[in-house]
Amino acid sequence: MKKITMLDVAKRANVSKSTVSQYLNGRYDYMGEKTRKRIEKAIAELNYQPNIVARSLKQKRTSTIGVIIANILHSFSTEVIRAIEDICHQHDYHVIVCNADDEPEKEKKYIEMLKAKQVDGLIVFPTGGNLDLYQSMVSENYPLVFIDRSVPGIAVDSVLLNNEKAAKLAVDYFVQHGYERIGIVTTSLLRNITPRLERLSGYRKALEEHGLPMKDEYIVATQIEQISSALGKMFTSESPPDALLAANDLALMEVLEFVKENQLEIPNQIALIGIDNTAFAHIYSPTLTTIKQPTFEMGKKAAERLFESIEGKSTSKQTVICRFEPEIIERESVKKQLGKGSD
Amino acid sequence: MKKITMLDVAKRANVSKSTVSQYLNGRYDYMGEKTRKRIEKAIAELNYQPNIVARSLKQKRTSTIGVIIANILHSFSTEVIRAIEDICHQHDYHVIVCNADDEPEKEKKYIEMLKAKQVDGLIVFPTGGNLDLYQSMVSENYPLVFIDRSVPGIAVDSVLLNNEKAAKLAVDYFVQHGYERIGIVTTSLLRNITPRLERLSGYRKALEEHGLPMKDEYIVATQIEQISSALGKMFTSESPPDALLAANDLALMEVLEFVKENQLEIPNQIALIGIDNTAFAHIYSPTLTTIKQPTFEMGKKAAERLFESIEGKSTSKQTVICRFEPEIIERESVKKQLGKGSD
DNA sequence: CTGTTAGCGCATTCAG
DNA sequence: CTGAATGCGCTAACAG
Repeated sequence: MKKITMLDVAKRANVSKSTVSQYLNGRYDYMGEKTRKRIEKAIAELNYQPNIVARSLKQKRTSTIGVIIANILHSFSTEVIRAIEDICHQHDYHVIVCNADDEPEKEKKYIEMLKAKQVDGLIVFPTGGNLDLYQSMVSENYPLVFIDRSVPGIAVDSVLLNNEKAAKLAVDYFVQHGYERIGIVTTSLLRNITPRLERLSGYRKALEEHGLPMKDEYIVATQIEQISSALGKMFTSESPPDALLAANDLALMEVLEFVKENQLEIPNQIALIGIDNTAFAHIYSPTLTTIKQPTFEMGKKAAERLFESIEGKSTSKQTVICRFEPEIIERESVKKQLGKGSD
Repeated sequence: MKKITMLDVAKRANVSKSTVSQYLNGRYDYMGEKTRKRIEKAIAELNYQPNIVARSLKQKRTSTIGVIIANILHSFSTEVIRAIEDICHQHDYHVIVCNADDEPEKEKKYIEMLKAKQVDGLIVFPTGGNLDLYQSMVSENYPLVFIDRSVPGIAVDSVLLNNEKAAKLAVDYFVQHGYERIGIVTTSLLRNITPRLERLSGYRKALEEHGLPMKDEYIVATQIEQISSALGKMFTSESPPDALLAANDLALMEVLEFVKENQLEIPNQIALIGIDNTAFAHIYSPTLTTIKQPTFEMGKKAAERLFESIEGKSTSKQTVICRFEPEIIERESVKKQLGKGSD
C-alpha cells in the first residue's frame, strides 16, 4: 500500500499541490466553491492523511512538547502529566512523556533525544544531575520549564509547591491535636531534591515555632529500600515519636508497610499525615489525613508558561518561580484528642 | 541562536555533507583518520545535534511507535507501558503514549495523529468503538498489535490474559475455602470489552463446574459510578454473597469503598479477591488476595510482535492470539475455613 | 575514500 | 483565485 501524498490529491482534483495545501490550512477564501469540493472529494476518495513529519521540517516546529519526569512512581507525577496533556490538547500540541527514573544519565539521554526530535519546548522534573545541560539550554534560550523541583543556580521558570508550608500544615495539625513527638520520613536527600529539602526545613521551622525540641532520631531521610530499617531503629529508641509526617507518597507506603509489620495502631500508637493525596487514602483504615498539592493547577501553569515562552511573548525576561499552596485534607489518621500543645 | 546543520559541520571540517552523514551513521571504514578527527572536532565545537525530523522524512521511518491505552487509571496499563518502554529502549525505538480515556472518539483522533506523525507501528488497548478504522489499518497492512483486549472480526495480533482462567482461579479458591455464595463485580459490559466478558464467562463456567447455582443478583456489571449503589442492592437481598470477585482494580476500589462505608468485615463478613495486583494489596488490612497478570511479559510480547511486523519478517501472515497465564497471590482476604465445598 | 546530485512531503512566496 | 518554483535538513546512490 503506497503512501499517498498531496501530489496525488492534487492530480486527482486537477489542481496544483499548493492549492491543496491552502485547502488543508483552511484558507478557503481564495478558492472556487467547486475547486474546494473537488479537493474534498479527492481527499476522501484517496483517504489522504497529511504527513506531519514533512510539515514539521518545513515549518520548523513540531507542535509537540516533551515532558521528562524524574520518577513515574510518584502519584504526583502522573497527575501532573494528565494536566499537562489536557492543556496541550486544548492548544493543539502533542506531548511526549519520558521517565528518567531519577537517573541523570537517562535524563540527559532523553533531553537530547527530544531536542533532536525538534520538540518545541520541554517541561522537566529535574533530577538535578545535569547542570551543564540545563545551563546550555538556558544559554540557547530553549523553551524550558521546571516543575516540582528547581535547580539552584539555573535560571529557569519553575512551578513549585510551597513545600515549607506543606510540612508546616502537618506539624501544626499534629500540635493542635496534642502531639509533641513528631517525626518525619522522606526519601533520600543526597541529590538535594527541592521538595524534600524544603519539606524537611519546613518541618524544622514549624517545630521551632512551637517551641518543640528537634531530635535527629525523629528524622528518617534515606533511600526507599532503607526506610523500613531506619524506622525500626527509630521505634526502638526510648522515646519514639507518636506522630509521623510522610513527606511523599512513596515514603508513606514504606511507613504503612512498617506499621503493618509491627502491628502498630493508627492513630492510637502512631498518628500519620502524608503529603500527596494517595489514591487509597480514603479507603484505608483508618482513612488517612493528607496534604494535597493542586496538581492540576500546577501542570496547567507549567504548560502555559511553556507556551508563552515558545510563542516568544515572554516579555519579562526574568525567571519566575511560581509557588502553589498545599491544603490539608482531614481524615482519621490523627487522634482527635484535646491538646496540651500550644495554640 | 541559529540552528546549526550538517552543512555547517561540513564546512567547518572542510568536507561535504555526505561525509558528515557517513560519519554520523558509523560508516567510518571509508574515511581517513584525520577526516574523522576533523569532523569529530567540528561537531563538538559547534555542539551539533542531528535533526531527527529531517532524517525521518528521508528514511520514511521514525523509529517511534505509538501506544494507545484505553484507560490510564488501570494499574495494568501503566505497568504494561513501562514494559513496552523498556523493550523499545533496548531496540532504539521511541514511544509516544496516548490515553484514549475509554472514548472511541479520542482513540480515533490519536490513531490518526500518530499515523500522521508517521510512527512505525501501533500497540493499542482497543476501545472497540472504531471497527472501520481498525479494519482499514489491517487492510493497508499497518503494523498493529492489540493488547489486553481483542476485537471480534478484526484480524490483528493480540496479547491477552487467559481471562477465563483468572476468574476460575478465584472461584476455585473461594470454593476450596468453603464459600458458595460467590458474587462478581465488574465495570460496564456495554462495549463488549474482552477481559470483562471473558472474566464473567470464566466465573460462570467455574460456578457451573462446582455445581453452584448462578444468580443474577450476584453479578454487578455497570459503570463505575453505579457500582456502589448496585452493591447496596446486592447486600440488602435476603441472601447476599459471602465472597466477591472484583474483576479489575477499579472495581476493587469501589468494593473497598463500599466495604468501608458499610463497615463490613473482610474476610469474616465478605471474602474478597481482586484481579490485577493493586499497589496496596499487601498494605491493606487485611492484605488482599489477588490474581496477578504477567504485565511485564505481556508488554514485552506486544512490543516484540510489533517489531517483527515492522521489520516485515511476519512470515506467518496469520493472526496470532497470545494468551498469558494469571497467577493467584494468596493473602488474607479470604477466610481459611475448612470447606464444605467440592474437591 | 570523498563530493555531487537528487529527492523525502510539505508550505510559501510570487507571478499569472 | 491558482500554479510553478524553492528549500527545510538529511540520506543515498553514483561518480570521481
